Amino acid sequence: MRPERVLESAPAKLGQRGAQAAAIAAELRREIIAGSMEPGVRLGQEQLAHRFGVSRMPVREALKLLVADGLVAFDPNKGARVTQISLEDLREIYEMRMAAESLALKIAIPELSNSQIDKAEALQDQLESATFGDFGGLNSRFHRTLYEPCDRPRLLAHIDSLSSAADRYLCTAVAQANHAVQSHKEHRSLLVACRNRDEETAIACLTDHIIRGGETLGRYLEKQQA
Amino acid sequence: MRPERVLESAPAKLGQRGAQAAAIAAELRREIIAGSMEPGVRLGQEQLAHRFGVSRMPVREALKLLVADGLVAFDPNKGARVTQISLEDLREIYEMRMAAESLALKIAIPELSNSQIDKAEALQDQLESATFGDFGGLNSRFHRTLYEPCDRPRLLAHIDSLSSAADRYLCTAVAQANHAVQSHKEHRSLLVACRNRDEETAIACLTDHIIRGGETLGRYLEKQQA
DNA sequence: ATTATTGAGATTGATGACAATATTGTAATG
DNA sequence: CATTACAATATTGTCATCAATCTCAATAAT
Repeated sequence: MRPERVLESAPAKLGQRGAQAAAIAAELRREIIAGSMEPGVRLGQEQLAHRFGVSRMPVREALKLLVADGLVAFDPNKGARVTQISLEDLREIYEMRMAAESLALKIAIPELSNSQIDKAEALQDQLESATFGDFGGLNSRFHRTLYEPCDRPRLLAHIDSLSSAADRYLCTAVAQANHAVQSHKEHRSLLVACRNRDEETAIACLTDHIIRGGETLGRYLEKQQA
Repeated sequence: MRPERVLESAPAKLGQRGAQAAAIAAELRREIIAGSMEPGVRLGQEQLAHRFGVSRMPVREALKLLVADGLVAFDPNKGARVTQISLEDLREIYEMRMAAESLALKIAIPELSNSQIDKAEALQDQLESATFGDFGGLNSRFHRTLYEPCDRPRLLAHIDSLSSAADRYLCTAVAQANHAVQSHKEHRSLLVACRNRDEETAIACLTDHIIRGGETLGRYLEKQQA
């Protein structure tokens, strides 16, 4: 048995008591999304426990959280693996995002305050000068800022989960400069529609934005797999 | 400390190894949905472990599963409680169901085989002569049968989760005979539209059905809370 | 040569014990 | 009498260990 990476790349010493599982899940999620944990990789509990310097229990709980996000698959008595990515899965995620996010935006727009739109715009500014690694997170936060006023906790949690799933695909393709440029344009249009409180246009923008993103990623993935 | 119900009301001896958590979750879900576990009730791990005759670990995993379904809320270091029910939550569930289920049906209809429609019709037959306790489960299965051909695992899992959440409200109101009668009519209309592979009509039926259901339940809950 | 079997090793699922945190009841003080 | 500080209790989070299951290679049989 070789030494492994014996210790924690964990950023902030794994939080307090009761937050270890969440911290481990966050770190693993980051790595899976970033692609450093490739699909199909086996996630041994003992191995992860050793790496993070904790027992197997918090690791198990962390894995459960990732299963809920669809980033990890779990066969009873057989262990956990990073889920495969596929065109079908990508398509499904984007279909669901479209349904969930257009619903959230529709409800949120009448409640949206100017300061919240400002906040979204500031995030978009950051996004346009961000590096690969930060793109996914900032992008999610941009969208979430616009949806938050809808005051629907279940729906927002669902959207977050889909965002995590989508980020896996996004990160592999965001290197394509044109994808980012196109995305930025669409975000700006969406912001304008929100400022006007123009529900119809805003939802049309969002729908197009998500469709287009899904298609771009799909093409990229297809090319990469071939 | 009083003896509690020392042992398992569990139906099928709690399955084999690795299925205990799922079995416990299923039993708790049943009780929460049926209303015998009232909202706000504290779910002590030790207590549940004692009651089911197992250790606390499978109980913890079961609680996690219920959290994912939104039936249980979990504060770190403070424990689990049955989530409150509310008009806002009911509304949110039905909004999400509408978005998710109309998407699933839209994709499924072109793939729907006659035998699958027959299966759904058979379930509807059962549903019309079912008792309160079976209503929720059969109702979910009826809907799921129509969606299954869409071949979208994430989406179907999401719909299942929403169904569980909706059943909590459904069970309190299904006693109203007129709700069931109305629901049956709508199911029949939906089946006709599916047989014709008439996507537009089918989705309109489904949307109306879900909206109407949500409104009926909302009125009932409002009345009951007052 | 191919397939079935079986046994060792590895890994997961579950248990009971310990440490940290929250809750509650009591007493002291204004 | 109300309020706050503190101690006792209860409950959760984690750990270390045991038991059951799976993997996989080596062996034997057809």
